[in-house]
Amino acid sequence: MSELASDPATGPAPVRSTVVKITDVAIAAGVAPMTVSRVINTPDRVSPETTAKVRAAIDRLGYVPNLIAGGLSSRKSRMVAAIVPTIAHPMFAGLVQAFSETMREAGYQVMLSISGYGDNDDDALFRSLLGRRPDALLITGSGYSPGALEMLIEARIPVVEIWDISSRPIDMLIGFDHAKVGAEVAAFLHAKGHNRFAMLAAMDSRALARARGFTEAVAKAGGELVLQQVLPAPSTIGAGRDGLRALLPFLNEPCAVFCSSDMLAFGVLTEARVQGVPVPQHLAVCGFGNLELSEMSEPPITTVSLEGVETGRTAAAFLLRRLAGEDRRDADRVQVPFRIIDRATT
Amino acid sequence: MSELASDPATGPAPVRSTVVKITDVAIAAGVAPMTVSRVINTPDRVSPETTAKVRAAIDRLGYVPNLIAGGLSSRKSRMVAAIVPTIAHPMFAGLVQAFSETMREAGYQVMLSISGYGDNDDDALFRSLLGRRPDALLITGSGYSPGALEMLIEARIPVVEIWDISSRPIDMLIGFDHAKVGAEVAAFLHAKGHNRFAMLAAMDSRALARARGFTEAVAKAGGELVLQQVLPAPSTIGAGRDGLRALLPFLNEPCAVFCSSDMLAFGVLTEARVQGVPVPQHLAVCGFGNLELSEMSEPPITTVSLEGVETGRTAAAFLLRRLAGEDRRDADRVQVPFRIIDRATT
DNA sequence: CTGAAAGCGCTAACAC
DNA sequence: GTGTTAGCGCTTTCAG
Repeated sequence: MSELASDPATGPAPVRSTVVKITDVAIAAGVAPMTVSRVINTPDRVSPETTAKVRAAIDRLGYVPNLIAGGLSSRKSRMVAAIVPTIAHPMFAGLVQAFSETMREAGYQVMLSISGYGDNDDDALFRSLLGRRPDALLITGSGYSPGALEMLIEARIPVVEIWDISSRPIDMLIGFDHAKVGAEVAAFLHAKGHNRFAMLAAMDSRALARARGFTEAVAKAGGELVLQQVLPAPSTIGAGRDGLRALLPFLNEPCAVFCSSDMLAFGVLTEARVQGVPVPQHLAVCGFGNLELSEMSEPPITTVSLEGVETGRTAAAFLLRRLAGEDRRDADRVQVPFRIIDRATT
Repeated sequence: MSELASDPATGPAPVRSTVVKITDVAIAAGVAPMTVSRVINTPDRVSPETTAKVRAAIDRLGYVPNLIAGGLSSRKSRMVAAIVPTIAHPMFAGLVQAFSETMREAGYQVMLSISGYGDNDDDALFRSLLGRRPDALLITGSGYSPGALEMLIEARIPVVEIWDISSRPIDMLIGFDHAKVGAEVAAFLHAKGHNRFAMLAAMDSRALARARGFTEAVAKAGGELVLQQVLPAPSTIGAGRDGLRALLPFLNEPCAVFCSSDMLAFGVLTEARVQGVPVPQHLAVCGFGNLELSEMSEPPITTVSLEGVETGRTAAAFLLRRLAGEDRRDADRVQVPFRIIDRATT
């Protein structure tokens, strides 16, 4: 701490135990606080000489503007809130990372909330988030309480929903139809000549939507569903290994299994190798998520690719556009492309 | 935009273009704003009847307290900042998740910043974070600019550093000595009878510290280092597969390789299987991180276990203790236990 | 281009 | 138990 703005000649120096603020800088530079504010926020409206003086004072005192106070005054917090179920899944990790980065480049700080898959207290979560007056919000999928949604609407800020496109949108929407993914995977496997199917899904509403899409499409195509198993979320490799063992009794004839995540699929394949089940001859496997694991393990795993990074970037771009004052448009509801990547396990 | 709060039946509703605030609630409940504040923050200092009236008004109006304004007044933002290099690595994902959860339970919201491994502008990052006046800070490892550290100290808030214990601590510290990890792995492999070693490390200061500890210990024990390779961060399975191919020419005799991450180790093993290298007879492999992958893949991989979740929880506990007013103590510098998990690849 | 006055929405501190 | 007053540190708005 350096002493400043306390000329002993003028009296007993009030001990400044507190942090440097805009008035300190103003006094040190011999200008009004408002001028300091302008130097920071709208530098082109200040003369070069004044700017230089103020900048020098800022550096000398180590002034870090209090954005909380500024935000209260300007009603712009320059913070955005993001709610995701997990960051343990690489798809969400990539999404959050891309979203944060894009937002930060535009001067926004992200408040992250990890909601988990279980049902917890939405109201409390939203209250704690919205109480910080974020300028915008990113939320994952649907399934929030009416009270929570009410708060969202009352907050009157741009909202982008990601991941699940089947819900009635609050505002903007980026995602895909999970049931449709399941149906397309069924069609894909059917086209490869499969007629006996199994489904391994995590206990999570989106995973179950994919499972439903898959099983319905199988039924419609006249295929046989020999096993459907629901596993606890989040998915693990271990659960996949267990899944394969459960499937073993049905493998007297060839079968194709759709796993609701690549982790599950990798577990299935690992256990299949241990048990000596030939892949893809006796067992075809399709995962979901396109983790590096599915590409680089041996054999490489057929899977559904998702583009978490792209989704995060797009979500950020949508919010930024709206924060910049642009009106909402239909284009703000987009379907993220997904595609089936055909590799060695089918 | 939907119109709301303007029911034509009840008459000319005062157009509430603004969000509900504490004075609105106070008027609706017939009390002073301060009383509303007390109902929210210190309910035991308000009579039950008043509390009921106020609660009713809060619910009726859908009041969400502005924590930004409250924070400015009380000088407590109830936010904490966290800086990690990535969340793509499960260790950090677990850490962030555990940290966030523990903090949220105590009423703190986490502002997350993902710094990346490259050198970016620390000063700007810290300024943007500290400008939001977090009550505490979690940062990963060392290597920040002097200016950034100066800001940190000036901010006078509790700081916990994680992950790398070798740096001179700013305040609290939770982590381990990466060089020591490397040395212990070398000793472990040596004890298993190995004499020829290789090191595959990501281009990241901590990974390189482990590599240095490993190679120095190998040299000291009179072992031979046949190959040391530095790969781009973050580590991938693909890089591990490449690494094994680079190692192939040296595998005329048995060799033990230490990989700076489990992803690398898994890649090495996958490619070893493809190339027909017997593990662990001709090639012993040790990873780092104890991902589920290393436990559940076949063969299960020997690795160093890290406890990201535990670290995150401990970091949160340390900060909360300090925020509760407890003094700093030596116990606030702890070494996170790591241990080598001996599995099928060594 | 610069400054002065008046809040932003809440709570600390002190009455009553 | 409850109300009043005076800010928190900044920016908006309006004058010069």
